[in-house]
Amino acid sequence: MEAKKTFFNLPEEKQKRVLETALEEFSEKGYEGASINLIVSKLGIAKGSIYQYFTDKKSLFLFIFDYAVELIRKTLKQVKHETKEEPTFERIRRSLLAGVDFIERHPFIYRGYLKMMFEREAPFRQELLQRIRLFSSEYLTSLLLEGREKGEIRKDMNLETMVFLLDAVMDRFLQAYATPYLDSGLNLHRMKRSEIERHVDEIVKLISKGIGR
Amino acid sequence: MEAKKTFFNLPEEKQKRVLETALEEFSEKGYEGASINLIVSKLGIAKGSIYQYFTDKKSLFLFIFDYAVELIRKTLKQVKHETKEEPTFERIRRSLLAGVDFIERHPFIYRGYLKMMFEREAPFRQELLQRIRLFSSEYLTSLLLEGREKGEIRKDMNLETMVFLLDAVMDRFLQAYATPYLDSGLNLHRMKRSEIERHVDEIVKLISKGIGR
DNA sequence: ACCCATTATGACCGTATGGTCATATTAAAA
DNA sequence: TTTTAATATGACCATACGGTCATAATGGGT
Repeated sequence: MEAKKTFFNLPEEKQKRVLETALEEFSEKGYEGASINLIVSKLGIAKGSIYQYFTDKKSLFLFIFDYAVELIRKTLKQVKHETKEEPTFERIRRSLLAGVDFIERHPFIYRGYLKMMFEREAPFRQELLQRIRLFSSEYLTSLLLEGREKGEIRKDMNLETMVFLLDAVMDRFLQAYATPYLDSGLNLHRMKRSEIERHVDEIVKLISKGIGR
Repeated sequence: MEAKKTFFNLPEEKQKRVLETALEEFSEKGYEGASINLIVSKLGIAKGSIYQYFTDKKSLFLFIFDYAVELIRKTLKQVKHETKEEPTFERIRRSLLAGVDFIERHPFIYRGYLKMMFEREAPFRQELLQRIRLFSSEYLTSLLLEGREKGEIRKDMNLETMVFLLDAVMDRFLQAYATPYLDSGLNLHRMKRSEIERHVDEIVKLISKGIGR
């Protein structure tokens, strides 16, 4: 639907190189800012060639987006399954660490997501963002619901508000890890794993017990 | 330093119109994406004219940035002073509502800040972001410190981590208010004031008592 | 009425963009 | 060796960008 058949006839490693190079460009410059000229020159192919693979810039973007979303979805699903029997706050802890690992493994995907969040220009931005945030909040909602049944999560407070708080803190934690100057002095950015884990522990404790009293 | 004398000789209302129009363009498209051509055509002036006011795109951007930062700084300072005698969580509540009001009064400033946060292209981005986040986290730090003295804030937890959590939740709340599809189903975006206040109350309660037990 | 400093103008420049297409190259089939 | 279908190419197009500059319009002081 989005890529031409010529693209799929390419050797798999070339396909991947094309996708990774384009992903890097999009995640650094955003949709409008990304340059097809730069992508092809980085790939060492003629400009016409990339238009043999994809009908236009938009198709290329959407194809990459789908590829990235699928990766995220799989990762979330796996964590959810792996921690099925753990206590709720341990699951939250593990989810955060899984996010850190994901950023480490696919640095451009998370940057691209951040880019999109505050870009008006990306095609279908609204729909695409909704797709991501939806299964992110579905994930947290089910976590908290199961936590309530186990008596680990308070029942005297609105579920949606708790999901909002969780989502906000977790997302910001990952943003701070992926971007400098976003963490109010915690200096999370690319911190080594052991110290990250220490901070995760503290934050989860705060989410659980609050800052009051 | 950043604007030419010609600009300051302009009638004040024209100065303001120029700044507001440019601010709107920058906040919608980001630094690179913003078009001088569009700005002048929206203003109904010749392209050459704006180069009589500012030496180049960068100067225009930095001038607007300073103007915006000063507004934010003043607002924060005022809230801090106005709530001097209130309990800590009431101060947090009031700060959030002040943020909502600020967005209502200066919608493009907050959007511009969000844009910058995830743009690599803006000139001096790192330094500029640091300037904002610094006095934001200084503000929260002093709030919490005074709260500790009054015995309202727990002392058995790292202060920096609490500031991080506060900052994350408050910032995300304002982001969700200013941007659709960012609130995990709370639908804060441009919600009417009375309902906003209800949500603020709930969130502050959660920050205080946590989601656990 | 003249002067003159200040401000406004828009054609123009070099560069870059996304996209096109006739043609060249390749490689397998005949 | 010849034919044929698939792939690669880069000159070229219209458009837009930030920025320049010689010139025109303006308006207060004399």
